[in-house]
Amino acid sequence: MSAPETSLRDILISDVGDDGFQALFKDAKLKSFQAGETIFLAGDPGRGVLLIESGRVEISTMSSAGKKSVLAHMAPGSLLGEIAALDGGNRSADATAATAVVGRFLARENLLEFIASHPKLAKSVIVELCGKARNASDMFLTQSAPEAEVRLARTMLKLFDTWGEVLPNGSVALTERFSQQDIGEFCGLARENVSRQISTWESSKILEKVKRKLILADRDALKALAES
Amino acid sequence: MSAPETSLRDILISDVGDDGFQALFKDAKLKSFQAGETIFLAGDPGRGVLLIESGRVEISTMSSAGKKSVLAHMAPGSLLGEIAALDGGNRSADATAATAVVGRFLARENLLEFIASHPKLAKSVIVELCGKARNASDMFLTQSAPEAEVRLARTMLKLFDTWGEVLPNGSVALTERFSQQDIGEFCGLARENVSRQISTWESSKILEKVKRKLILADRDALKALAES
DNA sequence: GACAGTCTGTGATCTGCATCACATCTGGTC
DNA sequence: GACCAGATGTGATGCAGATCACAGACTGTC
Repeated sequence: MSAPETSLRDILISDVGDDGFQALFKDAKLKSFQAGETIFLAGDPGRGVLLIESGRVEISTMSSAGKKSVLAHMAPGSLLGEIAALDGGNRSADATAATAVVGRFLARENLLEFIASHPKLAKSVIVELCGKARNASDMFLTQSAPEAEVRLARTMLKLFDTWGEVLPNGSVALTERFSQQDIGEFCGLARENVSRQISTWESSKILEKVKRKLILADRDALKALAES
Repeated sequence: MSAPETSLRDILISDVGDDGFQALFKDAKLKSFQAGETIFLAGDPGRGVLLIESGRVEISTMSSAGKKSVLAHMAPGSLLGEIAALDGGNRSADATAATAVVGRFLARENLLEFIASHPKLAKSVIVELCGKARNASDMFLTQSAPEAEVRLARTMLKLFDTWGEVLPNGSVALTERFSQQDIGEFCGLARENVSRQISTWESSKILEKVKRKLILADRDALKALAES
């Protein structure tokens, strides 16, 4: 369904090697944010990228009616804010530290200079951006599935794939804690209905819950739901 | 709201001039499609781009439940299928000729060769793709507005901006005929409710209808609705 | 372990929009 | 102009999911 998400980081590494990548970020300033702190807001100028070293960043937008929708959660190793950094435009969404976050901030000038000095990078960057555009339209499809159950299944699948840790018995546990509220905002569902749906899946043995921690017991079943 | 949509075509022209652009497409094969004909389907390999010379192309996807959602309508002058042509991947959506369409088809190899032989193009292409990614997430927001009226207002605004023709009295008429069905699929609304909403707007003097042709009388009012 | 604060479960309503079912209009064709 | 297919208007009905309301459950802190 969704494309295997490549990131600018992977592109850089594959083209200039891990050493080159480390060198690029060697002088980048270390920044840290507390849980809940705003990293940037939509409309801010994009002065650079943040390489996330630890923590989780939530990308979201607020409708004028004050309703938040979450577009993505970013894990350590991802680069935050590539688009605005590349094209010099403004940030198109809000970024918030969902947990405590530590990252390295690289200024736009340094990034551009680096790309310019490694000519073959340009082509890779183009391909990567194409992937981003594809991903966005994919996302669009996910969201436009009308049935709540399907939307939630897709969302959970994405969460487990990004944040999952495979247990000895083959189940997958989430390494990060997501509240039902978070999940609901991620797929445009009321929190109460997230709860209800999870209960249903629990009784059909797709998920388990251990002390509020979700464990995916039957990935295939969830996937089938997501694709229906 | 939505970014001023730049297209790869504009980029090419501004970097190599109109002459260079014409030269690029001089040898491109002329292709024509009847109204309703499929131009390509999601999953097809992206062998090139189509410069639309006349007619209107509808970009859409079909959910597995068989429900169509329309992502965009493309006007003459636009380049169709840039992404797949640039990255060599498969088409990510279906393209259908909404009216009779005539265009020039340029093979992927020729496009890539052209870009490679004009080095400064790469940067422009990167910027353009960033715009596309931004546009997609914008689109995503439009669609995720929960209230039908807001979604429809945004959709209509986009239609009038793309296909509008300003009349002597300052109103804007659509140069292309869109059925309520089309419009509904464009913003995920039942046809009947498009009809109802339009009636409401008619009585509040935002729109007029002359023989089924829609005329936007009060753009500001519509815009206010779209942004609420 | 007692308190507060947050997260979660679950029933009872409410509501917007899809759907159904027609009547009506319009434009094209012979 | 007579006819037909497709587009449109409009009421009645149904239902998924939001919202409201509140009762636990869990977590951290003193």
